Amino acid sequence: MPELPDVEIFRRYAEEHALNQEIKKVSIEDDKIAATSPQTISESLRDRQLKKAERIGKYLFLPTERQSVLVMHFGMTGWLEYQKHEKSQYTKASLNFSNGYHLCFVNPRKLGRLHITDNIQEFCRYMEIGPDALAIGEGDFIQKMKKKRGMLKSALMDQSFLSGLGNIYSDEILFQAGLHPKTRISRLNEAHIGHLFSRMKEVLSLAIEHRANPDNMPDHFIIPHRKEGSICPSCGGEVQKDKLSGRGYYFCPRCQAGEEE
DNA sequence: GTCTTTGTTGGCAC
DNA sequence: AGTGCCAACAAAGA
Repeated sequence: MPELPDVEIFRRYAEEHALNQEIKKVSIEDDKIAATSPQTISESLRDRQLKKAERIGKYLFLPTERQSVLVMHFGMTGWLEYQKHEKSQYTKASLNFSNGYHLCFVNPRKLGRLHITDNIQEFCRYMEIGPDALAIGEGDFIQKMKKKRGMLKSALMDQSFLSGLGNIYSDEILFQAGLHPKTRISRLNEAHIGHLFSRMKEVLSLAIEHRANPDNMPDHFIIPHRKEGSICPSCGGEVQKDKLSGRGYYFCPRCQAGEEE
């Protein structure tokens, strides 16, 4: 679930519920998700407040009024829950506020991570997190693309190149742009890249407007049709499945013509 | 029991 | 150096 649009929804949720309240207790239920030691996480957050909720790519940053910033990454499956009593089954960490509510980091597959950093810029540099897909400007995007080689889908999903897109939304963007996922970037001209840029922005904005809910995406999206043999919402042809680096992806061979391999 | 899955990382090959 | 592929991590659902 958590690609850029999902994390943006989590960011807004945290902003709405979890700011400006004293954190009385920090529980780490499973040390596996603590990229920074559980003790450091607790000590950095106890008796502090979260002051902001920011997002870069798939990372959520929650700065306190001091130096410390709580960093969340959700992995393949995860979300936030703000609630008073019962914690859901897969809560791996929670912040207990003075009003009795908890902000729960729910992460069934334990592939998410919590970090503490004192500098977001440095954290991004160290973790090699590229420019955010929603924040990058067209000029930068075109410049970077011109220097990149290999296959288009791989580039869009390369977090050090551009951050925020995963398997699902890269499929959607390529479908909307009418480009085959295995298109060689070197075969694209500046007009192609500019068009890809606007489709990327459009897909991300629309996804966020629809609260990143996959069951509630626009009719012209391919996301609801990510099934083999499903019907392409644009041409009525058949959606196909293929693999790239061991990962399944979906596309419409008619709308996304281009070199195979 | 088998296969697949929305993410990341490290190792290997070219 | 940059790129591609695979396995591993973990757990759930088809």
